[in-house]
Amino acid sequence: MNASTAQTVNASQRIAESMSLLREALPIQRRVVHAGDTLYQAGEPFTQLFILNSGFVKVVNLAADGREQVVGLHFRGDWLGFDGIASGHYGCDAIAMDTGEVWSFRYDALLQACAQKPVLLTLLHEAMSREIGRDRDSMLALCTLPADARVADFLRNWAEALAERGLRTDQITLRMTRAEIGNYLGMTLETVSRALSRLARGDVIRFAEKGRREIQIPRVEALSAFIQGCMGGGAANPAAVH
Amino acid sequence: MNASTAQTVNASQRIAESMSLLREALPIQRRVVHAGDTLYQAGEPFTQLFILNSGFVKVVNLAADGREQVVGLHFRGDWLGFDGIASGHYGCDAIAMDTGEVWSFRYDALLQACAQKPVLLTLLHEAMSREIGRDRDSMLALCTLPADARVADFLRNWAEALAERGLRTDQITLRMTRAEIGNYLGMTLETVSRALSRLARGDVIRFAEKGRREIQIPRVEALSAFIQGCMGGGAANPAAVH
DNA sequence: CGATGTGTTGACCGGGTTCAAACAATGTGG
DNA sequence: CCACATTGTTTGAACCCGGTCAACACATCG
Repeated sequence: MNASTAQTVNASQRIAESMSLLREALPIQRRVVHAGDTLYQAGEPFTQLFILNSGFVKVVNLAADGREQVVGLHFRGDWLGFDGIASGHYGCDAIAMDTGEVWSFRYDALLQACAQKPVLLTLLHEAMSREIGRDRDSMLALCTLPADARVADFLRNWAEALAERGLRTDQITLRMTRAEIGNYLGMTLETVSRALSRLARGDVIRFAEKGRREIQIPRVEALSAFIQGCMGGGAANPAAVH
Repeated sequence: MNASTAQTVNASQRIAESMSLLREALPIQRRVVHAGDTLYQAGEPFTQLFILNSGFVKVVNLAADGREQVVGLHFRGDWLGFDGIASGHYGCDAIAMDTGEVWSFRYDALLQACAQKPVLLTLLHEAMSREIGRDRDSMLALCTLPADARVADFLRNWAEALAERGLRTDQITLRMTRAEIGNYLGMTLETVSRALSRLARGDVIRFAEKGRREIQIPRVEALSAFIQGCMGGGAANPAAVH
């Protein structure tokens, strides 16, 4: 077992242990959600934090003038609702993209439980810290990668998220439309479609026989190589064989 | 006194009270930094959190392949170092852009102090929450605003940051080069320069007599109007008189 | 079946990058 | 003090990536 696999196992175990810790320490409300359901909405008074036990959720930030932007994608083990702590109101909409189970609990109850079990506080802080780090990585990608590389980076992050949770990474089912992916990545749906086509043409990804939402990733490293090839390098070949 | 001013005073007081609370509850290390000094670097073991007592700091995220990106700008009262909590290592470089005083303290010491004074924990969580909210607003701006509007938004945010700290907002001194601003906003230095020129041509901003780093903002609302004018509207006039 | 939502691909255009030149501000050493 | 180098800023001109508009392909579903 290599280091990467070991880390994968650790991440998966970390999530499982975090969730059982929470379950034991707190009164937790469970809710089954389906695609389109909202966990919370911008402007609602903040009282609860959320953790995904299963499923897949997008977080949408909405500007006063109507501009809206998918600013986060979340999977099993991810916390949601942090943005409400400071202002007392949630700052974004959280919308389920698939059937799943959401756990929620009162923030004040969590703080009380943390006084008894300091490890809970560690979990909370680590989750917030990871969120900050992810957001910064998103900004880096948005600002420094061309469109094709951004799509490749998106797929790689998705595959890594699955890997961390012990799921197979060679086949992923995008539960987002091209338009949603484009919004998340700061480009149009046409550009997403073209980027995916180019990735497929270079055999970095493959489309499953049925439907264009299922994507096979034979080698995740190929995605990284493609990203490098998109940039200054010029050496590597970003599927440039027309 | 209008609501906006009241909120401004509250924010300024909040910062001052936060800092005295911390100073009383914790052994705090103070350090005077000058432009170019690093508070911490990516990869260093995480032990401390930082708060700016004065000065101005940028946070730079560095990718493995060399891409780098300014992902945060911080002023008095802002916390730094959150990204190190989860992984045990700082994820970015924090670099002073101006002379200032940085307070730092051990994270474990803070947690111990939080057990005695729960209000400290509230401060910590609010700071992390605000950071997450700011990052998401940055993503929204990066993805949905054209270059000129992004520059205007940048100036507006800067002015608001000053206002929150009780400083005058009609004149700001950018301590960043056009290249640094461009990196932060995901555009080239030439585009930043042109955007500022257009803003000045539309009298939304004015350059101080000496040097192009000092910018006067007669009316902050004009920046918001300019941003609106840049977008779909077409109604409002984004300084379009050639 | 048509209707609707989604995805792909082409042609064209425009905002922003790239390349280049000139200018401004600030130092540095003779 | 001036000559000169260095760094930052502005502006122009050409190019190109990605957006826009449009047409078509496909799937699902009533």
